[in-house]
Amino acid sequence: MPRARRWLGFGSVVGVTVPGRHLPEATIARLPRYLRALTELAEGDVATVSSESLAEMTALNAAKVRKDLSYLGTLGTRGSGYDVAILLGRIRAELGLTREWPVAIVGLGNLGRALALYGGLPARGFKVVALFDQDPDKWGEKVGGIAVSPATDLADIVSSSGVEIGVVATPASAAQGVADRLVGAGVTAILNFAPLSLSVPEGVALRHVDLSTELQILSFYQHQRSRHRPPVL
Amino acid sequence: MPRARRWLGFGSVVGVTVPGRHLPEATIARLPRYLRALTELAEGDVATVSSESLAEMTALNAAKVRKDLSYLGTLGTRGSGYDVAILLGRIRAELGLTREWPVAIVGLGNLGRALALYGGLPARGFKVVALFDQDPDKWGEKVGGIAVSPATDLADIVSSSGVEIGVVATPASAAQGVADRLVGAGVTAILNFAPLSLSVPEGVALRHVDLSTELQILSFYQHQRSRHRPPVL
DNA sequence: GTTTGTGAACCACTTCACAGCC
DNA sequence: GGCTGTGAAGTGGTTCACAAAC
Repeated sequence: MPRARRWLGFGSVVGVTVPGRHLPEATIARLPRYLRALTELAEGDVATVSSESLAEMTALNAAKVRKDLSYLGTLGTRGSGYDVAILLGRIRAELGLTREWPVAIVGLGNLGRALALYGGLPARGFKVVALFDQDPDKWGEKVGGIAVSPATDLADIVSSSGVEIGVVATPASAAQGVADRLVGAGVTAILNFAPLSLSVPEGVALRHVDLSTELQILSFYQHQRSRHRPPVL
Repeated sequence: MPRARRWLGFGSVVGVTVPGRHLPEATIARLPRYLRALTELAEGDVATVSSESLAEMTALNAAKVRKDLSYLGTLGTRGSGYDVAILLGRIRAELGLTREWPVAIVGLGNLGRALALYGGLPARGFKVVALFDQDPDKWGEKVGGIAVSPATDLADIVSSSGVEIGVVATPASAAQGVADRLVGAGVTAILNFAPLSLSVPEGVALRHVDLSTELQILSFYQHQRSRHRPPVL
């Protein structure tokens, strides 16, 4: 089996101040949590924060916070903690949130609609610029100010509008076809809400959010609780 | 720091055929994927399946599939594979899906509504039995056949209807209060869609789904791609 | 021949614990 | 004295590779 190696990143290319490279995936997945906490602190005009209190806000532990942040460089000050504004900027930069990302949503059922109308996206630098559905009744309808287009126009619109991130909110049966079309149109990151495992070419980033899966995991712990000892998580 | 130990489960209590205990958490989180694949196979009247093809369907690898399934007991047959029906039953049982779980959803904004109307839940044994919102305009309104109740009635309704799993779909500002009330009413598993880290007493299972977080992770990889080498995931 | 089940090796991530700096 | 940054130790999870079973 080929087993493509994941990340491979490393230090800077000649003199750019990119510090400790190869962020562990687990760390990457936590950066948004730090971001949230820091945003809150910044809004409350808190100037500095210790790893201890950041840990509390994010429900992590201080050692993990320090280790994670140390991958981004030497950002703290011993004795006093981290400067909120600096850390915020550094994490934003690391996550690529200094620019706006145009996003396309495919599938305007209840979920797709909810996503299209979700105010948290624009607030965080994601701009929904295109909506698609295969149902002719929906074409032209505006959701959150954006008109719904036929799924057949996906390739044209996506490539012309520079969308690189696609959200799949179709039923399972349509999802793989949609993913293929998104990839064909140049999308290189997909967030999948359909209840199946999509397959995408290597090089396309893929994340999967599934309500039923989450509930089933909770169900496991509930069930466990009733059988043996109280679990946690 | 106390650091409560997680799971602690072990073998059977006197002669019951509970095989290899202490499922790794990572395995638990994958059981729903196997379940999905097996359900599909069963619907197509496929009688047996190899770890290899199950791996393909779930986008995992065969070794992981076998290791995971081996925790559930000796379910396969060397030379021919796994019996779909048996495996399906075993995973359902492990996940506690042989009963129906009543679920309450708190917060009927766009997302809460979408969740309440999502057909995938009843299909998988989760029954939405109560809806709550703090907006008086919504009280009495029926969503998916269930009337929306005032959030103040939460404790009464939840405890009387036997809800053990709660879904938080409120804005961030209300979420912690809602979680506290759910826990107070006896809920021991919470699925949180609000964009903040909830804190719950030890012993309450908690999972967090956050759209913005997912997009930010994708943003990281996109950004990375533009800076260095093509990543994957 | 095919495919499972599983020790052993490997790797990623977490936590500890303390030196180093403010 | 307080708090970060980080090697080292510990833990959990994945992959390998092969003997055992059909």
